Amino acid sequence: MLSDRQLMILQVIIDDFIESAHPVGSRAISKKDEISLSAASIRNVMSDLEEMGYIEKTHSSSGRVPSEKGYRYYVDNVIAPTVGKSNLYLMKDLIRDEFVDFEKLVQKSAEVLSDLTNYTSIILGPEVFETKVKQLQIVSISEYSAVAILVTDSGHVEHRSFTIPAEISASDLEKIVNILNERLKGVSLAQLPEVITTEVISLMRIYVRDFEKSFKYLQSAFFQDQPVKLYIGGKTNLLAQPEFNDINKVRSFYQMMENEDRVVNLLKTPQHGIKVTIGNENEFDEIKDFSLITASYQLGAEQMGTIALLGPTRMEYRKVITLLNALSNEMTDALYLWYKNNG
Amino acid sequence: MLSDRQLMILQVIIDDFIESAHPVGSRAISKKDEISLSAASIRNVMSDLEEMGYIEKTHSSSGRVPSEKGYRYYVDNVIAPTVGKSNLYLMKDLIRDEFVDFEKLVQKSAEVLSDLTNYTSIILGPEVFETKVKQLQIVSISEYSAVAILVTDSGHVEHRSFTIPAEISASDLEKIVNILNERLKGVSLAQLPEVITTEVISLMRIYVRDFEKSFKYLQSAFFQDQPVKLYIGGKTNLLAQPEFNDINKVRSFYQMMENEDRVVNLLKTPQHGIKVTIGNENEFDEIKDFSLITASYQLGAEQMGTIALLGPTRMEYRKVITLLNALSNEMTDALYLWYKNNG
DNA sequence: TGTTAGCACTCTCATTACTTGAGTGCTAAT
DNA sequence: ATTAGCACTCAAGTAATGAGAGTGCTAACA
Repeated sequence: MLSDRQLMILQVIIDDFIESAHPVGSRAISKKDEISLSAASIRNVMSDLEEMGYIEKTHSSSGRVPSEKGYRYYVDNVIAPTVGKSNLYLMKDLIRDEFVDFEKLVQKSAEVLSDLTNYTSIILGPEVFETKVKQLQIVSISEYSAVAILVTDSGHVEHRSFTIPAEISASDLEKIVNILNERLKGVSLAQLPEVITTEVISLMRIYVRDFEKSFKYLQSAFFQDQPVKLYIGGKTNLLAQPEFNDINKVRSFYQMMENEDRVVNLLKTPQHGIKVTIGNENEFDEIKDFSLITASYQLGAEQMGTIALLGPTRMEYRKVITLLNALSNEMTDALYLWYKNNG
Repeated sequence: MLSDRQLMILQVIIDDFIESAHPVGSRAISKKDEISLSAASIRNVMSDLEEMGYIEKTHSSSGRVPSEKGYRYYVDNVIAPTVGKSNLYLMKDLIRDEFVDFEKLVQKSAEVLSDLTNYTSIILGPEVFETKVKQLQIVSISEYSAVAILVTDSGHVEHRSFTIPAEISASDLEKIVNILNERLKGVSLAQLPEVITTEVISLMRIYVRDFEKSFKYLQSAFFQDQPVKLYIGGKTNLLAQPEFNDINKVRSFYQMMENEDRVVNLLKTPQHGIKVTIGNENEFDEIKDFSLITASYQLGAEQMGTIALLGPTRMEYRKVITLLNALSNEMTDALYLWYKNNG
C-alpha cells in the first residue's frame, strides 16, 4: 500500500511524463505548486517507489519514468474511482443527430474519437449474427448476371453479384428466390448456413430443375463468410507521438494495422465494460509498447461490438477512459432506442 | 541529343541507382562488363551528362544520381519503345477467374499489383455516372425506418437507411417508390439529380400528400454524393524503401493517403494510356519526392477508371510500366466482354 | 526523527577533432 | 581520344571533451 506522500508523487510523475514524455527529476517535482518538499526528500520517496516497482530510471542518473506497474496502479486506484461522474456532451451531439445509418454512426464515432484524443481509434461493428433476414432479393442485370441483395432486420444490407449459369432459366431463378424468401425470413444470420443445408435444399430439389448448380452459385454469392466490420480512425495520429521516432516501430505498427484479422483479434474480449491493457500485458508482440483501452457497447445483455483506443503506454488514461465510457454508454442507449422502435 | 556512349552510361547509372539507391561512381561503372572504358574517361562523360542536367551529385565529391530530367529521358527514350512486346501472364490468371464481382476484381488487382512491385497501388473504380438505374427499392425495416436500395445496370448497389417521418404512411411510401421506379429506370446516375428535381417532383406532388417532407428524406438518403470508389494496396510497402528513413516523409505521406479526395484528385487525368509523372512534375507537394504512374482502363472510347502505382522517383520504371500496361489492357478486355454480355 | 543542504559521482547529449574511404577534376603522358 | 596519376573534397564513422541534469549519500538541522 502506498502512503499519501508516495501516491501524490507517483501521480505527479505520471501526469508530468504523460504530458512531456521526458523523465521526471526530483528538482522538477519539488518546484510544482502542489508539492512542498525539497528535492532531497522527494529523492527518498522516489527511491522507495522505484524499489516497489512503480517507476524506473532510463539510465543510472536519469529522472524517473512510470513503469507498467505504475500505470496500472494509476489506472486502477487513481482514475477508476473518478470515472462516471463527469458526463461528456460532445458525444451526445454526435449521436443525437438523426440516427440514419448505423454504419455511418460508427464510422463517424471512430473519427471523432481519434480527433479528440490524437490516438488511433478502432471500432468493431456490431455482431450481425443475431440479426435476422428481412428480405432476400435478386435483381437480374442481364441474361447472364444478377445481383443478390440481403436485407436484415437491423437495416444491414449485403450484396453480391454473380453470373447466372446458362442452364438456369429466369423462371427457375424466380422460383428459387421465392423459396428462399419464404423459408429464410426471420432466420438469424448465424443459423443461415444450417437452415439452408437442411430445409431449403430439399424444398428446392422438388421445385427447381437442376438445382444443384443454381444453389452452388447462390451460395458462393452469399453464405460463406460474414465479415466483421472494422472502422479505424486516425491511423496517422500516432506518428506525431515522440515514441514513434523509431522507424521500425512505425513499420511494424502499420503492418499490423493492415492485417484486419489481427486487429479484430486484438479487440475481441469477453469482458464487458472498460478494459485497460498496458504494454506487455497485451498478448500481441506488435503492440507491447502500446496501451489499448477497450469498451464494449451492447444491446441488453448481449454484447454487440467494441470501441477501442490505441496509443503509447504514456497515454492520457483519464481522458481516454472517461471518453470511451461516455461513448459506449451513448451507443448502447442509441442502440436500445433504435431496437425498441424496430420491435 | 545524346551520343551512344553518353546514353549507355546514363542508362547504367540509372539502372544501378534504381537497384542500389546509392550514388554511382566512375570506378564502379568502369567495372561493369558492358563498359570497356577507364574510370577517367567515364568521368569525362559524366561531367558532360551533368552539365546537360541528366545526372547530379549529392555533394561536391560524391558519385552521381539521376536527376528528374534523367529519369524523364530514360522513361521516354529508353523504356517506351520496348513496352508492349512482353506480355504478362500473371495478370491473365487474375482476371480469367470467374468475373463475379467487379469490386472484388479491382480490389484483388490492387493487391496483386502492390505485391508484385513493392510499391503502393491505387485504383480508381469505374465512373458510375454513366451507368443507369436498373431498380430502386425500399425495404421497410420497421414502422420508423427503411432501407433504400439502388441497383444499376452495371450491377452496382448503393444503399442507405433512413428514418420514416411520422407523417408519411406506408401506402404513401409505396406510391413514392412506384413513381420513382417508373421515372428513374434507365436514367443515368449523372442525370439523376436533375431528373428528380424537374420531372419527379411534379409527379409526386400530385399523388402524394405532404410530399415535400418525404422527398427531403429520400433525397438525403440517396442523391447527394456519389462517392468514387478507391482501392489502395500495399500502403506499407513504401516504408521498406530507404528513401523513407525520414520520419517526416512518412508522416506527410500517410497523412495524404488518409485524405481520399486528395488521392482521387491525384489520379484524375484526362489522358488515356500510360502517364508517368516524376517528382516535381507532379502538382501535389506531398508527393514531390515520388513518381506516379497512371494507366486508364476503359470501355470503348469512354474512360472508366484509373490504375496507378506510387513509388520513389528511384522506381523500377520498366517493370512497372510493363505491368500497368498489361493490367489496364486486361481490365479493358474484361470490361468489354462483360459489357457485351450485359448488352 | 524527519527534513534538507551540500557534494561527489554518473550518465546523456551535443560539440569538436580526427581518420578513412570513396569519388572527383585536372594535368600530363600515351 | 584515352588513360594514369595525383591533389583535393566531402560524408560518415569514431573518439575525446565538456556541460547539464539528475542521483545517492552524508552530515547538519529543527
